[in-house]
Amino acid sequence: MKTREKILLCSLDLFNERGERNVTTNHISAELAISPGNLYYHFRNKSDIIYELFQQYEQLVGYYLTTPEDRPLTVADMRGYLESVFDGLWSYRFLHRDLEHLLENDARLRQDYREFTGRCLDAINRIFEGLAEGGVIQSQPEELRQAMSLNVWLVVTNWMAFLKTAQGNNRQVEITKRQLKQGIYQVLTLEVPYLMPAYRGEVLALREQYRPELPLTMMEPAPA
Amino acid sequence: MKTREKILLCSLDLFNERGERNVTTNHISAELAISPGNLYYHFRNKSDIIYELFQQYEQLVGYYLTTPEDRPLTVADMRGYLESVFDGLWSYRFLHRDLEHLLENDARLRQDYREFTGRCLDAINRIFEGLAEGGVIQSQPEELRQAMSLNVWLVVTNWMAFLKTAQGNNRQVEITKRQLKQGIYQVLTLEVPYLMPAYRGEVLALREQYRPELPLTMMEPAPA
DNA sequence: ATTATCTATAGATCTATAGATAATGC
DNA sequence: ATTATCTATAGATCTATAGATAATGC
Repeated sequence: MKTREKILLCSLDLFNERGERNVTTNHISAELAISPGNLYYHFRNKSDIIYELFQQYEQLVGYYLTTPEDRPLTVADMRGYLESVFDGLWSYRFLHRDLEHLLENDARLRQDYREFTGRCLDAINRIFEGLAEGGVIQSQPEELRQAMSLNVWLVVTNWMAFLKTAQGNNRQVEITKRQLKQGIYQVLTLEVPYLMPAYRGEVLALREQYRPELPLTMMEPAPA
Repeated sequence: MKTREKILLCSLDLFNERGERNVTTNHISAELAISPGNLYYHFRNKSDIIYELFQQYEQLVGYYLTTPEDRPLTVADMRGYLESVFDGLWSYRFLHRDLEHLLENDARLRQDYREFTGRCLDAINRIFEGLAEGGVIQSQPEELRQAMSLNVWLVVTNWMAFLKTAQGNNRQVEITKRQLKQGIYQVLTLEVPYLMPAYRGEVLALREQYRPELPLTMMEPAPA
């Protein structure tokens, strides 16, 4: 593998594990056992590495969120969207963590991310339309549907942050991919009141599969 | 005013305006025109300043979220909760921005924030119960209500971050308090399907007052 | 006497580059 | 010849403290 590729992979790993803020170019080169100078030969700076990782993420999620033009959507489709989007979120989870700071320092990223958000919201909107056509959920007025899509986006993109902060005392508690996917439970909660009778049972059963194991007991004060 | 108080106020201002990450103890002392040594005489480090600001925030929100024991809740109560919570969020908006990093580096804060989240979720839950008793929204099974409360929490605490990232190209665009309160529109969107006919019109009218002016056009690519 | 403040600085990073050297591709 | 890599380092911060000095409260 080319050094350039290695730098990207290693950076992604370190960013995801420790957070972008806690990973310097020194850490990356040390982890790869190359010199800092070598890293700077391949990338102008840390921002450039991040920007390239973002582009990968953007492409991945864009691919996941394409909707078929020729047919309505099924419950299985919906599940597929949720599973794959949370997979993508997991793989690039560092991005949504220090996002504000990243955007602050990179105009390209700021612009691209804004457009990315717009495309994702449109896609969520189309998915709701498709599910309504497929008889899974009630059809809603455009205005309400857009506000719902935005709520879905907020829940999806911030579930990880919630888990981290609500997690136990231990600093080193790693969130698992399985826990991340419990966000699907929360997203489906948003749909519950709109489910059509014919599919209500099926979707509720699907939702149950993602129910968090330790619901709100994790909020209790630590044992003395 | 005592220097200690000044340090807290000035830190809060700078953190809110520039983000905690971009504000060092040097910046704070420079802004106050005191020596760094003096700042360290009053606070052991930056974490201690942040912790004290968090405690103020915790107390403020705790006060806002108390529920009356002796009567059900009205639409006016609900509006009051939303307005005051978003006010608090505004005053200490830096906290939810770099939260993960703050928690990572301060065990006290980590523990306190976890319990704070638990209390807030309980309060939201009680508010939903109160509104159901008051005939404003349908009563829901405990499980659904808890999941709904968590979604409310996610929308409330992350609306600010969304605004920042979705905001225009300019790095210096400051979010206004008014825009922050458009988050109320999103929270009320969560309640729409559960509204009882008797209050449906009233709540929908309330919601309209918070509708964002520039809905999704802000997502469009920048003009060429 | 105690409390508050300042000056000066050590020590720890981090970023990013210059310049030398090694490896590779014609 | 070009591409890749390393060594060494300048310059910029930031944190946190030691030690001196000033201000205040009995």
